[in-house]
Amino acid sequence: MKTIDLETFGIFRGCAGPFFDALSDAAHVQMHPKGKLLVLHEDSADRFFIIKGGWVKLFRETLDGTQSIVDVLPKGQMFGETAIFENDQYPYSAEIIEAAEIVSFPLSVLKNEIESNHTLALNMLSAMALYRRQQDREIEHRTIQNASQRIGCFLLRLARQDESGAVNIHLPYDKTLVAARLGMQPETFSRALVKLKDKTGIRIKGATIEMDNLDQLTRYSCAACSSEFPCKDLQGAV
Amino acid sequence: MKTIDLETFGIFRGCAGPFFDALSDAAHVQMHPKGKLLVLHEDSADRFFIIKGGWVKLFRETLDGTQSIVDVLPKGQMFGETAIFENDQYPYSAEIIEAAEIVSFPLSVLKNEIESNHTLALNMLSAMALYRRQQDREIEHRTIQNASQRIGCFLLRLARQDESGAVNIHLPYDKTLVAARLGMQPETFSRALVKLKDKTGIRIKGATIEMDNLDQLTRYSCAACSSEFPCKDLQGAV
DNA sequence: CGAGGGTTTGAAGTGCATCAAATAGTGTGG
DNA sequence: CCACACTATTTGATGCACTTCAAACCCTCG
Repeated sequence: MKTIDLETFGIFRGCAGPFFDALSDAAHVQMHPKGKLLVLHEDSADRFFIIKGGWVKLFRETLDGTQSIVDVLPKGQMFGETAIFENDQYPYSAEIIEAAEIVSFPLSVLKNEIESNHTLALNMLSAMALYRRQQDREIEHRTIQNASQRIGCFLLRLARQDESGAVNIHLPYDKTLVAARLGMQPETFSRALVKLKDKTGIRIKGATIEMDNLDQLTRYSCAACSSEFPCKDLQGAV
Repeated sequence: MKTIDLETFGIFRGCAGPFFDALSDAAHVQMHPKGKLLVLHEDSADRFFIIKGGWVKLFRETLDGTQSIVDVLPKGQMFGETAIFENDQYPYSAEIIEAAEIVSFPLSVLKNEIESNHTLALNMLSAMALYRRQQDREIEHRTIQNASQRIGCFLLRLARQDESGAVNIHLPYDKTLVAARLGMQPETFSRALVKLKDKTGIRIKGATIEMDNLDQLTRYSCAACSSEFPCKDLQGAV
């Protein structure tokens, strides 16, 4: 049963057929409705996941219910696999935020394989290093960027220029969730986005944002960042 | 030339003699004065470091000179080794903040070894996972803890109880640097520490802080954290 | 003793959060 | 296709936490 092309995932590059077979044989594909909690923080972990469609929110929360968003993942992303280094506990909760098709695999297969498969170990090291860069940047941004700059930086990471250099961005999920992802309140997000418009001349139409080029936005947001623009788009397994 | 017992480092556990020999043969030991910049962010990386004595500050900075502290490391810690996953560039600058004895080793030896040494790769994966937990926690704390709670959490990580359960903590470096490490201004640190004293009954005498037990501090700081106290002391390679 | 850095304190400003309410947008059933 | 219910978003008013600027204090070390 081939549910998904595992070889296209960076961390499985160069792995051999038997491993893929073992994974595929134990794969479960399932549709999950919005709001479904896939895994719980500190729960005993036995499977990891790949998102075939939809969106998933990773978060933790305190006893009083305050949430801290770890990340929001689109289709094509993998999550939960790092539990094998975390004492077999998930390091976050995962909630479906848009009806999603999720494939899951046993962590045990991964755990066994990594004991002997050096290529896989090196791939995972690269993935972890990539994630680490993301986290380092995140901490830095929350320290030295203001709300508008963080939004600008978020937009820059979404931006794909067309031939003319113009950019048309559609926010991938709710503004409320973007706000939480960036560590701010929805009200702050709304106001900071207006401020960003005033500062950089971007055009806002609901969830769509346009600009003629990235110069203004880059000048505004990247001023408060230690990385040179373009900061590599740090997409990777979480 | 055996400059340091490499086997005591978690990431080298189980590695073989020839590797240690290769490292030792190429090791440099050097004393560095306070203020010395050991490595520069995004500089081409060719060596990694172990701190035999003294303290080292890891940081990045923006064009206008604003610094973001990545970490402050005591003796026994290793740094710079992750450059092998970062395109051979250091992901931060490193400055000596207290006259330090530093041993350095060629990254090339590590890089070669990791290509074939599976144990080493697995050890590094564990180290990266540990660091990752630290970073995740750091982001969460900066999102949901206030200044006093972050200080309390910092103190808890330094705390070692004696037989009676009482705790006597000596700040390991300048309050100004602790403040920067926690992402706040020195003035804020000073005021927030007073507030923490009022809230928890800790006793402050200069750089020394005492308390009869950890209960009050835990109750105050860990309320705004998704981890259960005691959060494992996440010390590890950076 | 005196210079210099670290630390504290005070006063004022800024940015973000919070609370409250209005508005816009979306999906539902009739 | 409209009215309703519900959610997302925006706007306004206010408060609090942290920053900033300035000055005093304190400690240490030559």
